[in-house]
Amino acid sequence: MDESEYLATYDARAFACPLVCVDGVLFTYHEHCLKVLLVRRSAHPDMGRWGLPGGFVDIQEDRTLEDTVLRKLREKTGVAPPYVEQLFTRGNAVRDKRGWSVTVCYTALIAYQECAANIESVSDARWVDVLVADGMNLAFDHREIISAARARLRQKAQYSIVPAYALPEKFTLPELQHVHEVLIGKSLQKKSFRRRIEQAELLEELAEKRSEGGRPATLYRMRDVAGTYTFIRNIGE
Amino acid sequence: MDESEYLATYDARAFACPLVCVDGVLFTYHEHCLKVLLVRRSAHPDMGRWGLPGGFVDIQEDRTLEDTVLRKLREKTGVAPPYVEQLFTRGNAVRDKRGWSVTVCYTALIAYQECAANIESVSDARWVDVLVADGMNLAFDHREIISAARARLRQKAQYSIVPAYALPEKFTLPELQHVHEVLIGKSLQKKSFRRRIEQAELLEELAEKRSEGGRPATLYRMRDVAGTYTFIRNIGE
DNA sequence: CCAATAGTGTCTATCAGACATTATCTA
DNA sequence: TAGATAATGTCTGATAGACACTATTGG
Repeated sequence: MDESEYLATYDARAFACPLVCVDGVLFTYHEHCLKVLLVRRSAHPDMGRWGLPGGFVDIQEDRTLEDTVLRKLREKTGVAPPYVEQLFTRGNAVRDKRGWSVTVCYTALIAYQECAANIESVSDARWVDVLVADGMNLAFDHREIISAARARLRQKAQYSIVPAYALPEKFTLPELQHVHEVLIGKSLQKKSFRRRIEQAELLEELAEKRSEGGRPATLYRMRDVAGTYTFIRNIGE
Repeated sequence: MDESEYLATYDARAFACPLVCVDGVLFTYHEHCLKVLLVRRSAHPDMGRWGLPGGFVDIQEDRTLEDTVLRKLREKTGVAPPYVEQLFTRGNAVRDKRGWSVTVCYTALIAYQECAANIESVSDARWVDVLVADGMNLAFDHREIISAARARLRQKAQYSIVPAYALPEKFTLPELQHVHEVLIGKSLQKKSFRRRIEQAELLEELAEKRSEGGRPATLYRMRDVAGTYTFIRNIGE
């Protein structure tokens, strides 16, 4: 039998295969806290519980796994987040009561304002403080997945400015520093923080300033390279 | 309908699902080169081509995805590698001619001696220099997967001593340094290399030495913590 | 003026890079 | 002794930490 014959007669359903779904851990920064997007499950299993936005791959609709996670996030937020990165994949016989299941997990970041209107208008999706989420009884293994996403993002806060994607397009350095501080879990030296960002030329200084009770802070915007830049030395250790 | 009713009547095959397989990128270090384990495909599709060890998840046999990759690697090498880490997951409609497919990829490291006998005894598995593999026409998207695994391992060589898992239990510092040099693609200062490993107390110095034409080199063994330790500053930048 | 927040100056500590020097083996 | 490889000494440079200082706003 040659390959074309083999393919013509191949039946993908002949062998039992795991269920394949995708989950998105979408973070934002709002009111000095890191928040994660949770949705209330409207179907079995774990109906009524809160969990991560996600669902099965639709092999008709989606061309890639990224398509799936973007589709799921857009359903809840109305937009595509500016930062989406694969976290890891978990697959085992027990995580889903329906049977052997695999979930490909993504970490995503977005500005709060970018989708606040969409989320406030629906009752089945909510921003939840990560500290609160950590104490909730979430669906499946979603609590562990959120923990792992936070841990990874914490690492990134030490050697990149990826967390800037959790802020609006224009932001101040003290704001960005505070996002990093919340992620890392300790306060940072503002001098060190500014110095490395300036030296790597990661941000574009804007003419505008923003006042917050004291001296107005300069607004910045990320340069194109900023999302992929990694420092050779960690901050906050 | 309550959850138990739902689960009792749930049919996992009712919805078309991607094929789920696992691929392992097993590296070793031998004769001053980084090698990757390739196997010759004995079945369609891409029959006859070389590719990564891997295959479908067996939902009867495997409890987790790690079980699957370990099973596949053991089939080819006879042993379980001391280092296995998930790399990423690729899933799309086109990578496998049989249809929408997802592959969960793992990077693994092992000492050459650990499985040389097993691999030499079979003709369908072979260690291939990564530079050679990069020029081969491999099955599926396996060439890209190997590239990504190398890139990730290269990063790890800069801030950890994970590459030590590609060596036997006992090894010398110049040996380890050379593995890092091959991965990073440039020579390193031996003083810098030794200094950071000594300071972090990652290795246990053994009484034995090994001679290689000049002054004998001290043998070392990894401490338990050494595999997870990360330096706060990169080497070789 | 004071309080608050933004931003700078400058010293120190740590650690990688560079490279000369010493140590220990074999032929 | 010469050649080879292992290991150390020591200086320099880059960059994070610490913290005092100045700058710019509102009240």
